[in-house]
Amino acid sequence: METKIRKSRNTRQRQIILEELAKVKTHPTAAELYEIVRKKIPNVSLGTVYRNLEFLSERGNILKLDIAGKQRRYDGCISTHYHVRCKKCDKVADISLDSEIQSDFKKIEDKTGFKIDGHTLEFTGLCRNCKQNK
Amino acid sequence: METKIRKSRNTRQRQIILEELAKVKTHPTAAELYEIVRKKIPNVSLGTVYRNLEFLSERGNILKLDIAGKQRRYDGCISTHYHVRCKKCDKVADISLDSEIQSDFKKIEDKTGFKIDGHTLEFTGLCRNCKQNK
DNA sequence: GTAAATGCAAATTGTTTGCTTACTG
DNA sequence: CAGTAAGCAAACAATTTGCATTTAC
Repeated sequence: METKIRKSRNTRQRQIILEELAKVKTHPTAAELYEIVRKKIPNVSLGTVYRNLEFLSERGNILKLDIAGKQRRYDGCISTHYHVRCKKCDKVADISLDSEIQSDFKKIEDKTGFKIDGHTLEFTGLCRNCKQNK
Repeated sequence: METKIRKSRNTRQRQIILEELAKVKTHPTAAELYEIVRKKIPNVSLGTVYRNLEFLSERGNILKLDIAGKQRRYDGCISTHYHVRCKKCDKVADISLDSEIQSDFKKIEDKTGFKIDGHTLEFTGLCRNCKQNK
């Protein structure tokens, strides 16, 4: 039941990955972030990017977005917010929404027997660009 | 702008895939459904299952659940409802919830410029079983 | 008869892992 | 210096695709 204590090190790679993810407003895939990080550390490896994204999300520093179908995306902003995803170009944008969803937790726990600890809400549609070219 | 008209055929495979998916209350992955369908059509191929699930979801007969991270799941029930997913065993259950989310569509369209056509809401946590063995 | 759909296998894509070397604390 | 993390490449897993054959209409 005890939390595993892990001695972690602050490597240049880890720092830059976190930094760069925080900078971008988009929600990059591992490969996209890899390209960004490569500009600072040319010989960084994709594996390192994956490993650090996993590490950082476990640690709660970033968010792993398992919502979009094809590829996983990552979000440097960890406060509660929701997403809109374009079905055509797959881009993801943030939205804030003061909804009553939080208060439904208890209701759902009672109904389902689950211990609820989070939720994701995703709207889908076509973004400004894609709805024109459609 | 015209809808592409597609001549489709009612193959035994397609029928059974649709039927069996409608029967199960779970939200099977392609591989799981493949095993189920194999009981009726022993030499069906996994590729056919994938192709038909794609076809049927494009046609609106079933739902493709792109919500869970690891593997895609499919849902035979297409009326609006939401999901709870266990983070440990990855099982997905339905919940009904009369929420105000629908009414937020317009608001989001205005704010984001997206043309919204759907949404998914997923709660995550531990199911009855997993929360004990944890 | 024709073209849509199947079965099979190979190809792709995204992600993880094993292992040796490098570097943080 | 101890052991975490990097780099690289190979392995894996899920899904897609190419092609010859079958089958629905």
